[in-house]
Amino acid sequence: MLELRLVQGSLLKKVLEAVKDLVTDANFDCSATGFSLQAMDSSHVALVALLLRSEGFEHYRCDRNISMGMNLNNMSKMLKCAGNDDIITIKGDDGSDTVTFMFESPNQDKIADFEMKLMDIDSEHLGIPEAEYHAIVKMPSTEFARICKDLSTIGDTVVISVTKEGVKFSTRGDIGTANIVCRQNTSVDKPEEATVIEMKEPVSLTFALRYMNSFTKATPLSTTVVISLSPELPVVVEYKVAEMGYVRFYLAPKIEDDEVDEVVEQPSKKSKAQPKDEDD
Amino acid sequence: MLELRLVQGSLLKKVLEAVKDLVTDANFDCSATGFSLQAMDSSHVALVALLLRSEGFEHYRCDRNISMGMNLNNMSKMLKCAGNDDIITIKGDDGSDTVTFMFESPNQDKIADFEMKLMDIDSEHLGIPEAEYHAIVKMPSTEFARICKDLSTIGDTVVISVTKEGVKFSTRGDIGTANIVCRQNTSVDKPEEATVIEMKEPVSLTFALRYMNSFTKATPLSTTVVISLSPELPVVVEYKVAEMGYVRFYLAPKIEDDEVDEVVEQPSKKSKAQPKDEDD
DNA sequence: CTATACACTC
DNA sequence: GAGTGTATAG
Repeated sequence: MLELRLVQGSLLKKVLEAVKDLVTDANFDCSATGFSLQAMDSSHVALVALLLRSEGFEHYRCDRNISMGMNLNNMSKMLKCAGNDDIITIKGDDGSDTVTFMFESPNQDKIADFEMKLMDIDSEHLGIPEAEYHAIVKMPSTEFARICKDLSTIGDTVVISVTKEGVKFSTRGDIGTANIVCRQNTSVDKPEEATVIEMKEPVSLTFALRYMNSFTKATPLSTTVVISLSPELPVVVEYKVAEMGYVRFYLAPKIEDDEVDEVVEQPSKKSKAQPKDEDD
Repeated sequence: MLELRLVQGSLLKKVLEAVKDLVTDANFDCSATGFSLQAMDSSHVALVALLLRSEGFEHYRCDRNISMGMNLNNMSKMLKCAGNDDIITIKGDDGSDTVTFMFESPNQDKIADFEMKLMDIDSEHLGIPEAEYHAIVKMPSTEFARICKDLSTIGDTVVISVTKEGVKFSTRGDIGTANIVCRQNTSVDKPEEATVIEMKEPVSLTFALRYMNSFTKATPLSTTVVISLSPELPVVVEYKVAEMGYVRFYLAPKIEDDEVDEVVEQPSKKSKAQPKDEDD
């Protein structure tokens, strides 16, 4: 038996908007720890990891670990039927092949329940090893989204270079080149407007902008984004989910040597990594 | 000779937005009582009835009953040329095969007149018999619109069930099922936010969501909608036009017995009905 | 947060 | 015409 009551239902709506473009089907894993998901994108290049910790729910009952395969598009359709300040409850029964989403309006006048068929999805649950990162950049999520969108009008890939002074996003395309430098800047009015760079060593890596732009669908989840970089390792783009956990996107860097044009995206290494701070 | 001056011209604009998706051509009937229209939708499934009472006009002159056939799309095009706070005057001459719409800006700085060709439309003026309804639901029009829109992402038909406790909207589709229950609720800040159920007997009827969603185009006309239901009778979905009358939509229920899948929409009964309260 | 309006796109 | 996103007002 499973019953997860989330007062701030809009968080779940935003989580689905954040991942459904990248992943079509996925298993949601429910345990005492929380509600989580891990999946590769359909072209098997990027990886999404979601965690909503049990403490973040108003009521969290999960009698035993359970994995529920869902079509994220269909799930998103149903969640769109919830109001933004509705309370969302996820219900499941152990034997059942369905999951129920219940939406309660704040004043309790409207109660909706949506039942969705589950699906069998075989997912290799990938272990994501811990890793030390050469550089960790925290910046406003809207700024990062704007940069990725702007650069993708010029080129297909972005080179992210971090030095003590700042982080540089560069691209090159038919019509020209672009470089956007964000200086470290902690003296801002609000902490969420700060750009903070934690750097052990300079690092410069190349990524496909197409995926970066998918990742920025998570922008509404958090005012800030944390980007963790190390040579040879997949970048981690993390959006915190308020008081509950995170959505993390992993993407392997492109092999940059010898000016290889348009390498087909591929996970250049099997190694996956995880930002050092477990959360928050 | 015909001259109808409507100070709140935006009402006429909204009326046309409300019905033009459903009905392409229709006769407007003008009499001492008011300005009215009655027409089946193009697929002959739903019926629209409009009444704007003469008392609602600042000036109302109609020497003798007249029926003017108009293409609602063209009429809507012309009305879109009126400002939202323009005064609209409808003018016609007995012999003429045109109608003139005059738009006056509030400060009288701008006066426009649009002349539109009339058309010959043979319409059986359907008598709509009075009827007693088992249940009459009044609810916020935006909420009803939201429910119809949400449910149509899941299924094609909606089952509307009324009990003393509330009204339930249900659907079923490939990806799952949905039920939305709105409780009777009169203790709200504003009367237009109330959900009020007048019920003689419980009732449960099935309708095509496609038409319901067309009906909700009338939402801007009124903050509330009144839904009148009886077994075997067409549902009446009514939007009041402030101080003037109403737009009513009639739709026959689908035959629900034996789990008939996807019955082609058809007026299951010739009987049409009319909500008990003549207006207000 | 909702609603409205407007612009833009398909 | 419908939907999307944005902006802004309540």
